[in-house]
Amino acid sequence: MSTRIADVLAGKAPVGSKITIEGWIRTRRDSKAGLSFLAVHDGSCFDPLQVVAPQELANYQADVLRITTGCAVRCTGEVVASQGKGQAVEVRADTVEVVGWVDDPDHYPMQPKRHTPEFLREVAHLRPRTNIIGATTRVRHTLAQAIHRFFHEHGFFWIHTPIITASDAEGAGQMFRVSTLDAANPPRTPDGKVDWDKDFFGKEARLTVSGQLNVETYCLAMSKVYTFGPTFRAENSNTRRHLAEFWMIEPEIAFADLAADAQLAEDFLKYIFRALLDERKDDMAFFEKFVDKDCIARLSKMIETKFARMDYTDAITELQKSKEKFEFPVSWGIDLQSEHEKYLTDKVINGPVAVINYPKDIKAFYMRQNDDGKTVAAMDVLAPGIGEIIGGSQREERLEVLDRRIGEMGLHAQDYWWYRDLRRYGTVPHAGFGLGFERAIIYATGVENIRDVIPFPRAPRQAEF
RNA sequence: GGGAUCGAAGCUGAGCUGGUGCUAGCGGCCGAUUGUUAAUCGGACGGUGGUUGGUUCAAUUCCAACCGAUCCCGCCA
Repeated sequence: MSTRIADVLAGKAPVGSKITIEGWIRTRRDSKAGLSFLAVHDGSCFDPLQVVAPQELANYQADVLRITTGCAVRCTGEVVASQGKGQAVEVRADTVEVVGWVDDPDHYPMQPKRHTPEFLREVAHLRPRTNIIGATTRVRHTLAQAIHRFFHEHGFFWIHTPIITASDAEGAGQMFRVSTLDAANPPRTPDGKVDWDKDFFGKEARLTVSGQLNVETYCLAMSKVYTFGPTFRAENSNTRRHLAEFWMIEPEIAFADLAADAQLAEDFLKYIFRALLDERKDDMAFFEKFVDKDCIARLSKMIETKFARMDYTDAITELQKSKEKFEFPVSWGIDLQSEHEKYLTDKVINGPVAVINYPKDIKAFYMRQNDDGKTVAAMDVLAPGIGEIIGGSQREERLEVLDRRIGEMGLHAQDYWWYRDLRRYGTVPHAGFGLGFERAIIYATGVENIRDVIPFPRAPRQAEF
């Protein structure tokens, strides 16, 4: 039974105790005093553990002096107070067993030096052995756990909405097709079209772009629900903020309006980022030192600051009276561009802000129409330095209003029959929002490219590994 | 989808406007040295310059196509 390095460094293995640790070599340094220093990493925390291997070991010449970066080792020994600087404790090895050698050290890609993120993406199978990807991985896990914990503690149920959907009605972007038909020679109907009736589901099927419509059904039974799972967009987006496959969090609350939704978003973000600062001090210190010196300050400020609320109409007024030169001209009815969002968060509010009540024509059909007839109860939570981090709305719960919007947008009511049923049987005001998980990680860590915060990024022309 | 840029040893990157054998740092290797900290010092090794074609007496350097990558904008999370 081996001991986690995180536990050793946290003092859970007292000085004098005998332990076994297992991990991978980061560096080896030899001393002519007759010993070698092995920096061993097992992923359990940011720091490696120093193992001191004396030349008296039976396999010192044969094995220890041949150890290179990346070798897998199992070491047993006594936890001792370190004689050197840089660590409180280390392990004085009784045995060092090389479990797996690196058979070509000259070409092993992971060197004890800084690598560019672009290069690391080309070795995605080995990059978790680096400081930055390891830290990102632990942050990702911690945030995921905090998200589930927040919802669980607040009485939400986690709903596993489907990945495959046959309702071509989600309308949030280009979708990937799911089919078992022979793409080169599909079955045809008499008029020459592809006969989807012969496909696996008997109709066209695609990968989901959002679990919202499905989760709403459970909301109107379980009251407080959320989804947390993979989401797919077949958009040809070539930016550092987009993925074709990403993870999304979508809570939905019943008997709730937009104000309750905005409050939920604020409480939620503060909870998960506070948990991150509490639980991953080592990794966040690394990000602050080497990736984004402002990341901890940014999170700390967000946690402490009351989010502003601002009406879309007021936001437009603020933008119009500013002296800033915007690439995209500002007028009531436009969607806010990145430059506009940045101005609002950085110059007008100097903090996070929930912009609410957008023009209905730039928002989705299911958002609840306001009494003014022009706007809907939609919100975007904007954060300094990143822009929109959360988008949400109160949903239209009135069947006749919903049907009118479906018609106005050229959609077909019959495609939404089960969604409309929710408005026929015990309808209730409800609201929810969506958070891109990877966007949240970027915001928290300052990592620039979204492809570096997901283990195996999927993007246009990128599906290696 | 629109636009821009880049592609040299395992990695990072000098080499301005084309001229014999293409630099260097780091890594790996060898040696020295030290309770060392991505150590330090010395040495040797390591490159058909993304691919294909073109211009030229001559191309890493100019041009074209292709392949790969990055960034910005749009779409959005």
